[in-house]
Amino acid sequence: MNIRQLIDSRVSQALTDAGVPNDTPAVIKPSNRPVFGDYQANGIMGAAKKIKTNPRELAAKVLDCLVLSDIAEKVEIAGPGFLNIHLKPEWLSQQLDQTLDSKTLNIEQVKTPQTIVVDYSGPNLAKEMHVGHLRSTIIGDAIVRVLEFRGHQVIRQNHVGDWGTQFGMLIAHMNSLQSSSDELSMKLSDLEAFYREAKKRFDDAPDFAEAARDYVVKLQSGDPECHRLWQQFIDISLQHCDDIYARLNVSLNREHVMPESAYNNDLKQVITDLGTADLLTEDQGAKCVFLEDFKGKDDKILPTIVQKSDGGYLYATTDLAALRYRHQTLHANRILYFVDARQSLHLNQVFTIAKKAHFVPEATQLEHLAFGTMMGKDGKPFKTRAGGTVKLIELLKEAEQRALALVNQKNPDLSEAERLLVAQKVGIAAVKYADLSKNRSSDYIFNWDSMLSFEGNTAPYLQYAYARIQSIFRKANTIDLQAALILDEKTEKQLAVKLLQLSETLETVVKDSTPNILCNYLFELAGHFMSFYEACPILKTDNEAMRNSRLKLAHLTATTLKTGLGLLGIDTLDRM
RNA sequence: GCGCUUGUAGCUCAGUUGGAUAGAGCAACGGCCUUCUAAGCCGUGGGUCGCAGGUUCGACUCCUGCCAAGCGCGCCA
Repeated sequence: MNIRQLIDSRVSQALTDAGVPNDTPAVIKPSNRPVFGDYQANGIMGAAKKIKTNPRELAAKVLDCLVLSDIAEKVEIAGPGFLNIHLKPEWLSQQLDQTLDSKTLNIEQVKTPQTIVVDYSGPNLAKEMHVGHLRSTIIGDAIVRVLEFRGHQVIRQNHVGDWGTQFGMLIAHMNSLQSSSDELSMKLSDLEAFYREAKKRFDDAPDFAEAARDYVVKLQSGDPECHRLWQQFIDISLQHCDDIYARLNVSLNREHVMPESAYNNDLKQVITDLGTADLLTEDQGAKCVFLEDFKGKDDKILPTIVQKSDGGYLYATTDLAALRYRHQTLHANRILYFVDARQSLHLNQVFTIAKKAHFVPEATQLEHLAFGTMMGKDGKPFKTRAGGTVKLIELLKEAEQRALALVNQKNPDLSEAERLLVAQKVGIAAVKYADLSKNRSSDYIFNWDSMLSFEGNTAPYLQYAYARIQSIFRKANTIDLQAALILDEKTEKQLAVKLLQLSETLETVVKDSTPNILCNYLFELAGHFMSFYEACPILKTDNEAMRNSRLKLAHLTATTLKTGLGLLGIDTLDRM
């Protein structure tokens, strides 16, 4: 059940019956102030303009045609022609009872499920994951969970970078350490250091650089020994990723890995097919696609190079092969890319070429969900003190440590084991939520103090709200979920309405791939609960019916919080 | 030069197809723990929504121009 949709269909019908053209939107929104009721219809003014009539008069006409008495206790005309809708407490109770009985919280599955390919995380396996991979990984994962919850078929694709010139250097370095394999495996436990060593040798020693280039050629020509070393490196690197995903509570695993190298055999064919589609131009020895849609300096058309003059392929070629695979083999209706905003031009070029070459049909939705860079407190890209990239694993460890210090201070009575668990859950949640709760498109400032201050719109605040409810249940012993809901107090009714708005929230999240909308909802829900909690005694009331009703509201809040946080990939705790 | 993104309170950010008095949190100030977890609640102060025009009953939102910041623009990914 989706309140906004329900009211929308009723008001739209009334608009039609009042003589307004069919396609006029009713514009239903939650009211921005309590005096304006629970929902408001804003579409009448626009409709009045369209048919050149007085908006107040049209509002009266629409109100006459409007059938809403089953869900609303009062609908009134206000201001220049708003309809303010006050929902019936009995109807709210009835809907909440249905929520309680439903596995999906009274939220219907989508009528036409899509096959949605989601491309996210995509680390470069030559190095360890660093903070630059965080946003794609957690935003993508949250959206994946929401899409699945709504009933779509989601195919995760972790397009990891496992190919390219840098692997020649790494293999050469591995090979020179072969003599003592203990040393090799030890060194590979810190991939970042391993990469630096290899890079240093590549830059400093011409012999080594020569060998590295030979290895690239060998690797590409399928040399078995070289391939074995490469595979060994890739396995270790993927293991590092798996560890991070597990620690981050991200749903990616090996099954979702579809590396760049998987497309190697198709690259030649991609070029051939681009030629057949008459899109290919040779320029200075390189094979390019020139598209009118993309112009650069002096209005000159920008090329997308798909094959270098030395015959090598580029990431545009691989991305085209991947798009084709996602259409032909995975049968995607919609493909989402959670990729850094800086790749916007590249992806737009690839999308356009793929459609022109008929690698994917026109109807397939291709979306680049761009996000900004993670900045430090100073507004510059987030780095270590020494100016290096911050390893993701180090960041997560620090989050847990900082959270532990806080738990020790806030709740020293918990056992050590429990404090460690709380620190782990809260620390990770804080990092994830700080990112998820912000608008995707802008750069975002990473600040330990604000995310772990545990005040305001943060994960710990939401987890705390949940833990508080669990504490009530421990003291209550039994809850009667059959009890009638009584929504007399203002805070009770507001909480009830909020509880029922998860559905319309998820509708928006799915449409725009914006997890911050869900964060915002959960923050408001928790806020409404806190107000209710302060205003309405639950266990302290003598009135048995009221106690049961309030316990039930608390139960519904807990369930909704847990579900919502779960969709963000954030765990709840019974105690903190 | 061209393109993309961003510009809202001292700071970090919301603001959903144009709607009523632009909202939170932090920071500041003032209240609330013998009472269900004070990681909380209630309240006060704080705004030229980058600037200037335009569209209209109505603009933070749409259009145009300008200013500022970040990023991208041929053989890395």
